[in-house]
Amino acid sequence: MPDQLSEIFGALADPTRRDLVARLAVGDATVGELAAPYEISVQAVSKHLQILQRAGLITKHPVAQRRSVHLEAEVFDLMTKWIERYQRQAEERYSRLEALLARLDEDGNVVRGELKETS
Amino acid sequence: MPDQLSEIFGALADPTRRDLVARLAVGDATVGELAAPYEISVQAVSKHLQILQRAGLITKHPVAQRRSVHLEAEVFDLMTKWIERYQRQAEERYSRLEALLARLDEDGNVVRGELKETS
DNA sequence: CCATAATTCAACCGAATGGTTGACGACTGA
DNA sequence: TCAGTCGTCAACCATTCGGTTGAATTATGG
Repeated sequence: MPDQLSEIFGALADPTRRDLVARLAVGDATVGELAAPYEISVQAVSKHLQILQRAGLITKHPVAQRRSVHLEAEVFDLMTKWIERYQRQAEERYSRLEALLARLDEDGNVVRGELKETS
Repeated sequence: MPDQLSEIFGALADPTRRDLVARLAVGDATVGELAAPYEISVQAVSKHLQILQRAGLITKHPVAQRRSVHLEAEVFDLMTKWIERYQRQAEERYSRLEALLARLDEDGNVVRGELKETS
């Protein structure tokens, strides 16, 4: 559970939380301001913000008795890096398959099994 | 709940599921092969795969009595698009702030309030 | 200095999650 | 054909999650 990527993906798995991130992308806001548009209680929004904070997606800075909430865009990099890795790998594998099929088409030989268990 | 992005982020919020995706990026595999490395039951892995499937991250293709599991890399695009949008917005806002501070530094005038409530 | 506003803490609730074990269905292949 | 393998379905359990309401905390500003 104390794994950064899980926290980040988990945080963004909720529509309300993604919405809050969208709102914060246009600019900082207080908890109250963030809660206003929703029908749910301000406490519920506060909980959502805590989850976003635990994931490192936001920070809170006290301004008088209010807390100014700020989006930390750098954390997105962790996600995109993870995603890109497997996206790239899968694409590479796909083009290897393409090449294989091309070769198969050339000489009409069965090469099946070549992609199996690359370990 | 029946929202594609939530399903995708939710699916990847679990370390085991991210691990399965990593494994599938190197090549297709059967459910049994995928389950083997884990201490949890094959039923549990089967459940994980159902969740990945519901999110559109994988597809299963029957081969004899086995099911070959295949990673669908295209779905990653939905995520990256969502992420990039707010990453970009936040960065733009940041550079606007930079510019503001620069101007403030120039003529020593207080311009505060300019970034507030862009709506 | 104290009433009020902004936020969080705490206890609780129903639903969803990740896991278990056991039984079932489908399809091979000897 | 039919014994055996592969995978899923079903029921159950403990924990987490998203929400509630109510009380506590913190800091202002009149």
